Amino acid sequence: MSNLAYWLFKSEPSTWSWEDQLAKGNQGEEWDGVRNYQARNFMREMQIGDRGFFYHSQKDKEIVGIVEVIAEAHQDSTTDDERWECVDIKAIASVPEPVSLEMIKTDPRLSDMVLVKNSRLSVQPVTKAEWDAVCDMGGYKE
DNA sequence: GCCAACGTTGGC
DNA sequence: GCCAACGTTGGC
Repeated sequence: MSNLAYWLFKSEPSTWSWEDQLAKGNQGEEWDGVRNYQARNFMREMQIGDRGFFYHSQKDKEIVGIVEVIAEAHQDSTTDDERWECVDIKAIASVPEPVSLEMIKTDPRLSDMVLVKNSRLSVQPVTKAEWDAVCDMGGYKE
């Protein structure tokens, strides 16, 4: 039994938005469509109960929600290619005050966030310190 | 809409 | 196994 880890899931809202995720409720949804080895490898590391941020890329560029991993990595149902796996996640809560990329870039505590350093990676790890800082900025309490 | 950064593909 | 060409992502 290891400690829960923290992650960030990035999505372009016109493809899959936080509202879409919320609508799925506790049933959740698989995080399919990832075709990047680094992102896939992070999903393989995930365990049930891990927490994640849900980030809207492109137009909004802000962290809008909190999710939980509810199924470990399995075959991505949108392809027969066995290289691609994904986890399932469900929405836990909306972030009361969404945390924008601009705010993240401005905060010295978050200067090493992958979101800042590697903006193209769609699934990425978040440290406990970063998690706490963003939750604090967003007015989210467990 | 542009383009920098990055990942992937395929020819050699 | 290298690397040029190409495609995609996402911030601006």
